Amino acid sequence: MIERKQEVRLRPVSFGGAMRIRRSETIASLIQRELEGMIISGEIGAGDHLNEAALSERFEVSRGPIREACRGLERSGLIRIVANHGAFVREMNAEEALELYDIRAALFGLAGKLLASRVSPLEIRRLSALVEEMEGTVDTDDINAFYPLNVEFHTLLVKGSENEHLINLVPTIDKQLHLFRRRGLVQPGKMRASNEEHKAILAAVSARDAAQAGALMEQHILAGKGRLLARLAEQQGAASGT
Amino acid sequence: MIERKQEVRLRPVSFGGAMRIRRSETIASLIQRELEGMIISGEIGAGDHLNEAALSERFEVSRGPIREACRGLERSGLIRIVANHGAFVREMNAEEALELYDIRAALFGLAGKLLASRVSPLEIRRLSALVEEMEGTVDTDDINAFYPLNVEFHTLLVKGSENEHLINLVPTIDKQLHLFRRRGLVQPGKMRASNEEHKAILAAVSARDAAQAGALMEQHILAGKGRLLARLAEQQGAASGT
DNA sequence: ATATTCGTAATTGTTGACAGTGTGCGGTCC
DNA sequence: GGACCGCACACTGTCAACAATTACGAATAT
Repeated sequence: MIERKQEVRLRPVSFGGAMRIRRSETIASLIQRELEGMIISGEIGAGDHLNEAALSERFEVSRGPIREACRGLERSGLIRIVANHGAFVREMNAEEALELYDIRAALFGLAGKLLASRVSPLEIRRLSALVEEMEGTVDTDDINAFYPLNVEFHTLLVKGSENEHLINLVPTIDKQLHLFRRRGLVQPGKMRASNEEHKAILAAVSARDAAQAGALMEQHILAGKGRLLARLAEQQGAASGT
Repeated sequence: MIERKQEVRLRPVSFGGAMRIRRSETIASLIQRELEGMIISGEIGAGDHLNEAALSERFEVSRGPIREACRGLERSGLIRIVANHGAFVREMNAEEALELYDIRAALFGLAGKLLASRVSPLEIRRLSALVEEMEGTVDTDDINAFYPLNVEFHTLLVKGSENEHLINLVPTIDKQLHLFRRRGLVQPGKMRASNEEHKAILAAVSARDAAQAGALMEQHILAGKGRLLARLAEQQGAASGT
């Protein structure tokens, strides 16, 4: 009997082994994060069916934690669960993505208002530094450097709102948008225009002009929606033209 | 052994029995809705611990479905789950409620813009009818009649946006706000003012003035936030004065 | 040949038992 | 008397087996 216990200790490490170390996190939550990464990265494609038994075997855990992880993933909007049919990676069409852009714009507008009304000198300095860094990447047309800075800038803007619910909600929307397009829609040619908008936002925030900051941030996101629309029209035109 | 199987068949009906009839819905989802009702109605109070074993016994199901229902409830923001400690009905303080009001206002602003840009004559008629009905309840100062009409009016405004994500998101926020205050914050004396705002919104929507409709709907919610703030200040004043 | 039905396989839903974690109480040592 | 240690209890986390549902394909009838 004791030997059997040792067998358990020696069983293939994977997730079961990780749990021996830190019990503060549950296996289900670890798997949830793992699956989330696989979905965001595209390793599991849109519409794919998540087979509980297969995942259970892959992660070397029973189906219980898998099921709980899926329920959590449904919360993020990354999968949808149909009774007696299981979990499917959500398919995001253009229409849905445009809807999410509208919501994202409204939330960023709110973030802008809140941020401008309570921004600290430190935050202004950090935002300024990011805008300057981005300006450098614009000059060298280095979109791979621009992208993470852009994400950090936006994250900082939302965090600065100090509205915890907003800070939680925005990434949820963002993850869902990632389902539609892998990478951001910042095209090489649009980097300069984008950073000009950043400068305007920074100016309004620094001036503590809540209304202006909110309006600019909303427009900034809607500009992204516009670029998506343009791309879609372009693709459709190219498709029907061929 | 066979007898034991029969025992299972003959066990008290409850949820297990309901499932025999309609298998389209899972036990977990039924329990989730049941628990949601208990939380919203206040039968389970804020901060209360949801004991899995106790619930399992009460609903006469095993702990599996209970756990899944809880994971779903966490999604609605009605409970929070702490590893190795279980599920607790979320405690909503004033600060959090005010945060949610801001988000609700931003989302209603978006709803207003979208609604005004695509409203149909039928929708205008239905909204008008509601405003008129509410006017009647204002005259008789009948808040119990006013309340459901007010809810329906707001629901219709959001549905009219035709943004599915928005239509799903707003009730989630609303449920969380219910955790803070059982009933809406419409006070008897404020019914008339509230319906005046409804009239202005209706006018802007009818005129298909998106910007105006958005601004008015945002203000309408923020007015509710203002009333909450006033009440809180009042209570605090009364408390410190005593 | 096509549509329908039945049976089997695959998959999800549910269960009860077991393992691990956190808490509180009683005993012991200083 | 007070602080610390350990043990027992209650609870959540995980597992493997069983039940129910759905999907697929072959066989049959039209």
